[in-house]
Amino acid sequence: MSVRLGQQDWVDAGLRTLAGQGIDAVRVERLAADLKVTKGSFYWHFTDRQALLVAIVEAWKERSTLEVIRRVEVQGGDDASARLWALMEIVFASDGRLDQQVRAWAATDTLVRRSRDHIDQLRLEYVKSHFEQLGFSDAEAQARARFCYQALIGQFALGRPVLSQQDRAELRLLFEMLTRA
Amino acid sequence: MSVRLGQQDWVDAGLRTLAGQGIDAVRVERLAADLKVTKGSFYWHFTDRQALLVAIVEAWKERSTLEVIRRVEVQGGDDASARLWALMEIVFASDGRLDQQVRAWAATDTLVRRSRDHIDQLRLEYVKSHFEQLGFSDAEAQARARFCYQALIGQFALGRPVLSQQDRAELRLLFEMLTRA
DNA sequence: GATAGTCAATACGGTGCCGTATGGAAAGCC
DNA sequence: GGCTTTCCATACGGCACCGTATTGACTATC
Repeated sequence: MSVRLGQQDWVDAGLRTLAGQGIDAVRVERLAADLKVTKGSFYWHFTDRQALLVAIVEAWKERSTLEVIRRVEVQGGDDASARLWALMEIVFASDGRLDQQVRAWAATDTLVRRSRDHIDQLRLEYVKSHFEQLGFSDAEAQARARFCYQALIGQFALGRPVLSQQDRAELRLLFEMLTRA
Repeated sequence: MSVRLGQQDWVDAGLRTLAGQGIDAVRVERLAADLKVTKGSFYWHFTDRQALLVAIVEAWKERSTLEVIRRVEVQGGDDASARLWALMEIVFASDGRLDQQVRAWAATDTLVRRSRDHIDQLRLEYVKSHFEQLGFSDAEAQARARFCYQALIGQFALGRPVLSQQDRAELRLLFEMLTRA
């Protein structure tokens, strides 16, 4: 709770609101109320609301993917199979609300749509690389990566918050189905 | 283009806007402009905006699932395998924008969240029944149905409009993976 | 301690939307 | 033809939000 705010504080607040209530709830005066200031502060840090929205998308791009990949590279094991399992365990247990709201937002904003497409491409390539290392052909790896990724995004959209014990067992089944020749 | 409007016309217009731009774009005065009338008409058919929103969720519940099941029962073949493939071909080629926006909406509306959960349960049971008929155990059928369903919802969220030829090939791969013991 | 730079509060006009009140037009009924 | 019912137009007050202008307060620098 520092006394003065920076751009980052507004972006963080925006990301929180976006994740919980969608992009339309991201309003200058509401964020100001959340941050216990007035919008006089906001218009010091940003030219207008649109500038904040752009910064929010950029922040999502930065954080949504790179951080996960970094964690997997550290936490994951040696072989591709272990790393893929580590990846699935991490992402399927993560909070997908921000991701979901960004996707809903993309329906009305071409800039967001482009960012989403770009991020999806990145993530898919990353997942696909694991299947390729497991010996699958390009087409097979592509298909399996897509199903794996779609199942993840689908889980986000279903609104299941966390992984229960049963969910973990089902996830293991999914992993085995995907990695079986 | 009948001269007079009924509740259904407003609900249809609402569903269109919801699918394309999200629930927040579903505003009384905008729909009135779309329908070439004034909101004087709206408040004849509905007590307030909330009443329209409730009607929209109900319409989604009605149409989103029952119609598909009906089509599959007619169009699908005799055995469970053929019917499952028919189901997948139909739903993976369908427009998922409405479904996606309903899910985003569910984040801020408990009524919508309950409806979504209910529909998801219904659909999952329906898919699961096919895997059970294919001889899978309860747990196996549950897991495979969920994976299949999540992959569908995930595809909706990815914003892919239609099935390309390559997509169809990948979908066939998914089907075979899911139905293989 | 004066000065410049940084951040926030206040006040304002403008816009889009909600819901209401009221009047009017068209269609069905007697 | 009157009368009622159904549907729509118009006009209004209120609210939430946007962006601007202006002033105030705090911090750093010299």
